[in-house]
Amino acid sequence: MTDVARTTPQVEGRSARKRRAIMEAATGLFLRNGYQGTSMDEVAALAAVSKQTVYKNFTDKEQLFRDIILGATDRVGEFTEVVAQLAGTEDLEKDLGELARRYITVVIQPRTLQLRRLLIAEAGRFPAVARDYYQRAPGRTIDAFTDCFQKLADRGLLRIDDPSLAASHFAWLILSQPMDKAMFFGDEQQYTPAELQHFADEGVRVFLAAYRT
Amino acid sequence: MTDVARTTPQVEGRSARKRRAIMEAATGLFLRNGYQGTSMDEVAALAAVSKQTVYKNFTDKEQLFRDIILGATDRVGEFTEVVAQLAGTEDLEKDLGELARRYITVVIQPRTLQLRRLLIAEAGRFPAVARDYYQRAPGRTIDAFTDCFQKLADRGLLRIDDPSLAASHFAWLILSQPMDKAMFFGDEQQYTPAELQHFADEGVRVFLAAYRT
Amino acid sequence: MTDVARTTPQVEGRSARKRRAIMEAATGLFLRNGYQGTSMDEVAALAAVSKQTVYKNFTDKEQLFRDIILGATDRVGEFTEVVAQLAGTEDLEKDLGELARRYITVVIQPRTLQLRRLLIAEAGRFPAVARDYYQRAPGRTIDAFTDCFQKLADRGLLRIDDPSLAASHFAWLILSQPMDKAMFFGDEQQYTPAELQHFADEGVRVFLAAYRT
Amino acid sequence: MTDVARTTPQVEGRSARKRRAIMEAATGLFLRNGYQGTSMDEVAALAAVSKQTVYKNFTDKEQLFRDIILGATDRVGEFTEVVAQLAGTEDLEKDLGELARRYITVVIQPRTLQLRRLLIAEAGRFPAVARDYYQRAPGRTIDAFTDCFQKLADRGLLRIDDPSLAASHFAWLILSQPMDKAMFFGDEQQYTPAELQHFADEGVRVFLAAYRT
DNA sequence: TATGAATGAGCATTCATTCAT
DNA sequence: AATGAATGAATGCTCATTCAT
Repeated sequence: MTDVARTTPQVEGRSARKRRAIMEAATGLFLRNGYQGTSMDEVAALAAVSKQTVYKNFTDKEQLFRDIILGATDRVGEFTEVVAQLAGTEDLEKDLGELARRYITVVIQPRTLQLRRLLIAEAGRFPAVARDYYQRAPGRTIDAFTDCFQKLADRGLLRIDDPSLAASHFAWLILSQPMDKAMFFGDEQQYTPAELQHFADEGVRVFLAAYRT
Repeated sequence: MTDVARTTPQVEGRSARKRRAIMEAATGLFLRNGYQGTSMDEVAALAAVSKQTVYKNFTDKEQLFRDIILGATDRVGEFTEVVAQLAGTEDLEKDLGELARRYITVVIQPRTLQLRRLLIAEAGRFPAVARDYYQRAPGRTIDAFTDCFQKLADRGLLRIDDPSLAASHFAWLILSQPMDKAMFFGDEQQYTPAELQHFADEGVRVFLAAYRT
Repeated sequence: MTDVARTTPQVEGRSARKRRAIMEAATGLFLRNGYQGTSMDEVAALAAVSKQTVYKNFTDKEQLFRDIILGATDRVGEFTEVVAQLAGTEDLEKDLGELARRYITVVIQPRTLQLRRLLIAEAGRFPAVARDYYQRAPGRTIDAFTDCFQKLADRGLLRIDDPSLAASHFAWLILSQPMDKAMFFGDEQQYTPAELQHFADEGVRVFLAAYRT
Repeated sequence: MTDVARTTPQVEGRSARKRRAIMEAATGLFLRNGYQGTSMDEVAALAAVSKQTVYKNFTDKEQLFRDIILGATDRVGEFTEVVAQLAGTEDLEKDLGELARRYITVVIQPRTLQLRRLLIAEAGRFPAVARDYYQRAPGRTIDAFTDCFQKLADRGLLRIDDPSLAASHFAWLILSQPMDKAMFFGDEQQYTPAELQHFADEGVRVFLAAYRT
C-alpha cells in the first residue's frame, strides 16, 4: 500500500526464513561459546533445521562465521551520522557531552561487547574477518571522530596535531574503565546509566581540557 | 659468594626441566592457538616429552592452562614498584613521561598482547582465571597508578576527584590506539620506538592538561 | 482384523532396525566380555553401524548398558504366571514337580546364566542396575513362589512359618548344584534334560518332606 | 633357637615385606574394583612401591591376579576339618546345627563374598583361575560335606542316595537367601547374628526332615 | 528438500609394560 | 634395586562434512 510496504518484503520465503533462523541461532552460539565451542549440530538444532539446510545455505562453518560477523555490523552507520553532525555544533561542550553519552551507551551493550570479545578471540584464526570487523565497527567510529575533530579544528574550536590520535583519546577516555573490565569479566558487570554518564562526562572534561583552544 | 647462592639449586632436576619444557611448549601453543586450538598431543610433541609426563605433571588440560596463565604474570611486580616510586617525584612532567614510555614498551610486547587476547578469548570458559589474571596484571598496574596519583594529589601536584578513573585515563591515553589495533590485528602490527614514544608523550600531555593543578 | 492390528507398525523404520541391531550386538558383547571388556567401537562394528549412530541412540556407554539390562528381563512375567496358577493345584506333588522342571529349564539357559554373571560382576559399578535386575528377575520369581506358598499354606496343603524363606529354599533346592557350578565354570558345563529333571525331582522331594502337612 | 624360631621367619626381608605389601594392596583393589577396574599404578601407589618392584615380583598383571586369588584361599582347610569331625557325632541334630551356624558365619563375611563376586565376574577372562578357586574353596567345602554325609549314611544316621547333591542341598538350604542377595546388593546388606542363626536353623530343619532316617 | 546415517579423523585421558638412570 | 619417563596402543566421545533416501 505504501512505498514502505512495497520495498519491505512482507512474505519471506520458507528458504529465507530458515536462513534467518540459522543466522540467529549461530550468532547466539558463536557469541556465547566462540567459534570452536560451537558445533554445527547445535546450530542446526537451535535453528530447528536439518544440517543439510545449514550446509546448503552456508557451505562451511567458516563461511557461516564470516557471514554472521559481517551481518552483525549493521547499525554502526547510524551512529557515525550522529558524529558527523557534531562538526557543525554551536555548543561544543554540550554536544560533545551528549555524543559521549550516546557513544558509551551503544558500545557498552552486551551484544557489542560479546562481538568484540569474539573477534579478538578469533583474530588468530580469522585475521581477515577481524580486520574487516575492526574497519567496519570500532575503526569506522574512530574515523568519524577523526573527520569531525579535523573539521572542528578547522573551525578553530579545537587545537589538534594528530586528529586520529585525538579520536582514539576521545574514545578511550570515555570507554577505558568499563570496556577494560568488560573484556575480562564476562557479561556479569553491569553499569547503571548514572555511572555511564559519569564516564562520559569525565572523559569529555579531560578531552576538552587538553584539546580545546 | 653467599650462602644463598649455594643453596639455590644450580642444577635443575630432570623432572623440573621437563616440567619447564612442557610449560614453555604449552604457553607458546595456547598463546598462538588458544585453549581449544591446542591439543595435548601437540604440547607433548613440542616439549619433546611423552603424554604421560604431561599428565603426571599437570593432571588436566585445564590445570595446565591455569598454571601457565598464573605463571605468566611474574614480572608485573617490577613495574608496579617503578610506579610507586613516582609518588616522590621532584619533576612530575619528566618522570611521568619516562614512566609512560616504560609502560607502553612493556605492554606492547607481543607476549603481553597475546596473553591479553588469550584471556579475553577464554573469559567465557575460565571466568575465574580471567578475573584472576586481570587482577594480577592490568588491574594491579591500574591500582599502582591509582595509589600513586592519590599521593601526588595529596602533595598538591594533581587535582583528582576519582583517582581510579584518573588511573584508567592515564593508562588508556597512552595505550588506546596501539592496544585497540593490536587486539584485532594479530601480531603483525609493529611500532617503532619513536611511534611508541609519541603515544606516550601525547598521552602524558593530555593527562597533565586535565589533571595538573 | 482390529484397529490395533492396523495401527501396530508392521514395518520397522530404518532407525528402529538400527537401534535393535545395536542392542543385539551390545548385548552379546556385554554378556561375553563384561562392561569394561566391551568397547563402543566393537559394538558399532558388530552392529554394522557407525559410532555416531550408537551414540545418537544411546547417549552413553552406561545408558546403553542400562537399557540392555532392562530390556533383557522381558519374559520373566510368563513364568510368574505359571507359578501363580500353582496355588489352585489339585495335585500338589505332581504340579510342583512340573513347575520345578520348567523352572530349572528356564534358569539354566546360557543367556540367563550369562546375564546373572554379568550383573553380579557389575554390581559394584552399577548398584542400581543390579538391584533393579534382581527385583525384576530372580527376586520376582521368588516373590511369586512366596505368594503361591502362602496360598497353599492357607489351603492347608503346606506348613510354613516364613514363606519367603521357604521360597528361597525351594528355588535353591532345585538350582543349587548346577547354578553354583555355572557361575564359576563359564558356559562349558552342559546338563542333559535327564540330569535337570533329577535336580528338579530331588529338590521337590526335599521340599515336600519338610514343608508338606 | 627353638624349632619354631628356626622355621618361622621372624624377620622378613625388605623384599618379602614389599611383596606382601603389594599383595595386600592388590587384593583390596581387585576385590573392590575388579580386574579391569584396577590399574598397576594404583597397586604400586597403594603398596608404596615402585612399579618396577611390582613387575619384578609378579611379571604380569595376570600373574599378580592369579597369585592373589590362590593366596586368598588359605583358611578353608580349617573349616573342612570341622566338617570332617561331624562324621563321628553323638548328637546329629545339635552338631549339625552348630556346624551350620559356623558355616554361614564364615561364608557371609564380606571378604568371602567379595572374593566370590570377583571370581564370578572374571570367570570369562580367567577360566582356569575360577575353576581352581571353586575347587579350593566352595567346592572343597561341598566335598567335605559329601564325605561326611556319606559316613553318616554308612552309620545309618542319614538316608542318602546322592551324597554330593545332598551336600549341595545342605549348603544352599543354609545360604540361599543371604547369598543370593549378597551377590546383587554389594556389601550393603548386613545380617544380624540372630538372622544368620535363623537361616542356619531353618536350613538344618529342612535338611533333616528330608534326609534323616 | 530434508532427514538419518555414515565417514573419518581428532581429542582428552588412561593403561600395561619397558627403558634408562 | 628403584624411580621417572617413555612407548604405543586403546577408550569414550565429538566433530565437520557428505551420502542416501
